[in-house]
Amino acid sequence: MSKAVESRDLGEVDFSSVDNVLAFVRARGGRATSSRRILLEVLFEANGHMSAEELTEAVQIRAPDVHLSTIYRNVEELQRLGVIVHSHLGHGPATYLLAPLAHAHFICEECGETIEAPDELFRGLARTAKTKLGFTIDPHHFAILGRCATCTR
Amino acid sequence: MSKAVESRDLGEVDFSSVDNVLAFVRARGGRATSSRRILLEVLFEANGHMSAEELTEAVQIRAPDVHLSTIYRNVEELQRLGVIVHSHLGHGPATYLLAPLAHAHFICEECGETIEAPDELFRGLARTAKTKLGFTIDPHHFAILGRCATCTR
DNA sequence: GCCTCAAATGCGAACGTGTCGCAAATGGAC
DNA sequence: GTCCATTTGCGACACGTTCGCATTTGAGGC
Repeated sequence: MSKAVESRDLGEVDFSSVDNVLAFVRARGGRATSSRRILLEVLFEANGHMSAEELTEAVQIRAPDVHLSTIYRNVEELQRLGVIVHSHLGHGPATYLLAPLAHAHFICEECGETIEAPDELFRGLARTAKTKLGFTIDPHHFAILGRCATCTR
Repeated sequence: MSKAVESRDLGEVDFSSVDNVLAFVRARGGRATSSRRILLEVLFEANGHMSAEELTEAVQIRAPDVHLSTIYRNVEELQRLGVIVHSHLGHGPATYLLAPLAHAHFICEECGETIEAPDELFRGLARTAKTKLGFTIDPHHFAILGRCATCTR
């Protein structure tokens, strides 16, 4: 069921299948528990960001006893290992995503529309922040607010 | 006590004194209550962002009965009127600031250092987001995460 | 100065998101 | 199969913020 994730290179993690990710987790001293496997399956199948609550609901379809706190602990651990990342889109809950799929966001303050932004838009800012402030930006973590084309008019 | 705020033009609000801001609030149907006056005084005197809790503590020095929820309702109203803005610096509480003083932030994920960024750093991104996506960015609302000069090494 | 009434306030309770402590269960190395 | 550290379920808690409601207060008209 899990579709493979396009293999951008991200350190040592092989994202070609859930099994490979779990092998990586095991290699780092973690365990391939069933809740972790299902969580990863859900993330591989999802075509976007999911909040902890959404993840829990999706996981509970296959394993009803998996608790919200287990989801939180698993996303924390998987983030520590670099398998997934979270980002903040507007004011709601954090949303989680497989690390190789991370990207930046523009969100319209008026209508709430979320635009996924290609990284090259940030090249210039990345360069100036680096040269002027010595700062290396990670544009993925927090969305950038503003007004979309429709709401600007 | 309140020092004047440099008068960048922001619509019709005159930021030259607390009284003038209160006059604007009254002109828009709001009331110049004492808690509102003190809140504005605190913000005029502050030399940076303040969380709702910090605002409450500062206001309570002059008016001990002002409740946290009153602060929240006042910052909400003052934001609606364009007098103040809030921004999210990292994961903690929102911080409030007089609107003409708004600026962008870079925050180091490792050491937490906050760098206030001049708007011209965002000119390029603003232009490309506009032409490529029709999106008008407001770079002030959410901080941009990354790694500061010291932590990059 | 006083009336009036909507706007604003104090207070506590509730909310949404996320974290923690603890005893029980379980993965996996041997 | 044994064993032990890791993980889990569960409820309780923490934090930042919002809400309901009865009371107070600002300010426009008299």
